[in-house]
Amino acid sequence: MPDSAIRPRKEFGKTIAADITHRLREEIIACSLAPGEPLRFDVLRERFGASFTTLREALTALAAEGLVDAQEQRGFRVAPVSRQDLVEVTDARVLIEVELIRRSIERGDDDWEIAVISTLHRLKRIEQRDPAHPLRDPEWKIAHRQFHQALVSACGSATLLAIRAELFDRAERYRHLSANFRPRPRDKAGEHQAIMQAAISRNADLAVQLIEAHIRSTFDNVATYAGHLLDAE
Amino acid sequence: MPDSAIRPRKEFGKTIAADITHRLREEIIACSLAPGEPLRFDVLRERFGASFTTLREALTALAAEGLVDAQEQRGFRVAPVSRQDLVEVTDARVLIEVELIRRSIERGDDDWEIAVISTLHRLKRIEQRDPAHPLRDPEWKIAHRQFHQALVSACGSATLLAIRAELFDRAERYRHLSANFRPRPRDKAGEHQAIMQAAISRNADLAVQLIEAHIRSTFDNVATYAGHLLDAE
DNA sequence: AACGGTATGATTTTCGAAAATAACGTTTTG
DNA sequence: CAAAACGTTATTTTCGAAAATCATACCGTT
Repeated sequence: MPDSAIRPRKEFGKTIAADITHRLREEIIACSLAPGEPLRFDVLRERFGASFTTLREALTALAAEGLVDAQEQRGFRVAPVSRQDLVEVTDARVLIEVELIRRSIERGDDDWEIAVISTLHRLKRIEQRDPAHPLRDPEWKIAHRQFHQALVSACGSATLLAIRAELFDRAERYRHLSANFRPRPRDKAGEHQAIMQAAISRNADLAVQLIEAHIRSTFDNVATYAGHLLDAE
Repeated sequence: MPDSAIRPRKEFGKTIAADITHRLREEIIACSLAPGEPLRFDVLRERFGASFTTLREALTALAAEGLVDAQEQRGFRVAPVSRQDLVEVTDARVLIEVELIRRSIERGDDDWEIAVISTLHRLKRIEQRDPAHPLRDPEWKIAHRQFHQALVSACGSATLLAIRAELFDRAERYRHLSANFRPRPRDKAGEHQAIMQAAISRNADLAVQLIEAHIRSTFDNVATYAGHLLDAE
């Protein structure tokens, strides 16, 4: 089909605004738009090829997610980072993710087990291929996200899953922040494997303990290697 | 003399979009915009006196809060209600509010105690004045919200407070839904008093137990008196 | 009558101009 | 000289027209 040769400006069935929201979110999480950076319409218009109002809609949506900071009558900027915010995000993630893991282990069926195992498998494959800088690899990022998503997917609450997803995004931005300064990525492969095994064997207490350690070690990592960025602002 | 000469169209320093967002949120929570009702731009334009794009921005923000349902290319509608959604909201509220009460009791200082006591006092005053239909009284609603807000305000996490506030709004919509069918409002005054006393005396376990019962009794109430509305859609 | 395609009207979505507001540098005043 | 008042520029915010998309009714064919 030669349709794909003429690349459509946006995905079928989606609005431009939703598309821009998605692209902006990615760039903010990846820190290619730096924390605190002002988001001026002239610049965004150039970069994303959309009009004022469409951009405005996207920025408003991201403001509700906590990735953008809306200053009324004075425009938007990328949400700033801070030690306090990192503490809060870590803390909230532990509270919610721990609960969702418990529920998923309680309620997960065969499909859930298959999803957990297969997403981990894909993640490990990608890590074997290029173990150097996982966060630079978009495929690794997607696979990593999908593994953690799969773990909690059987919890039964779309509401809590949506909240969890927002917190995950905010945390991922901090991971990117520290990735540029970290000498070598810590060994997450072993942690992921252990979490998977605990989950599949329905050992809720162990899984919860491992997940909490996993999340908190991200905090330690960021605080160690990007601490200077957190207090500077 | 036209109103516009005296009353400004919007609060000072706020954008029209933010103002419309606020007004729309109120109407959705109060169910004066019914759950599931389509939100057509022509109608909204008439009702709120704003243009397409300004309304669009407001609706996008509310969609992120879970009060509006965005159907791409097919407009917006008030988020539908369902038994499942009510269960999830109740459940998530218990999880988060319980934790925040604990933290507030742990960390709350004199100002926190004063805020809890004074917001409860105002709430009781309003209830004495008109004990008939509290949910119909905007002042009661504000006072009620502020009391519950005060209880958790010392938790130390703006992130979790924002999540809590969204869940509170979504729950309040269900309260309004059942209020029209409930013969007499249950006695909340006693419950609030007991929660306050437990909090101020730093009895975390008791406060947590009372808050959970308080939240869950809202669920029971809605399920009893508005159950027919939840399954109809 | 059932089905598929097409024209028509209704509705949403996007755009760039225009209005409103803030930011900044300059002048004026105490 | 500091600080207020003004004017100018930069930027955001709002608007309504125009384009894109969806829903529906109509028509011809099988």
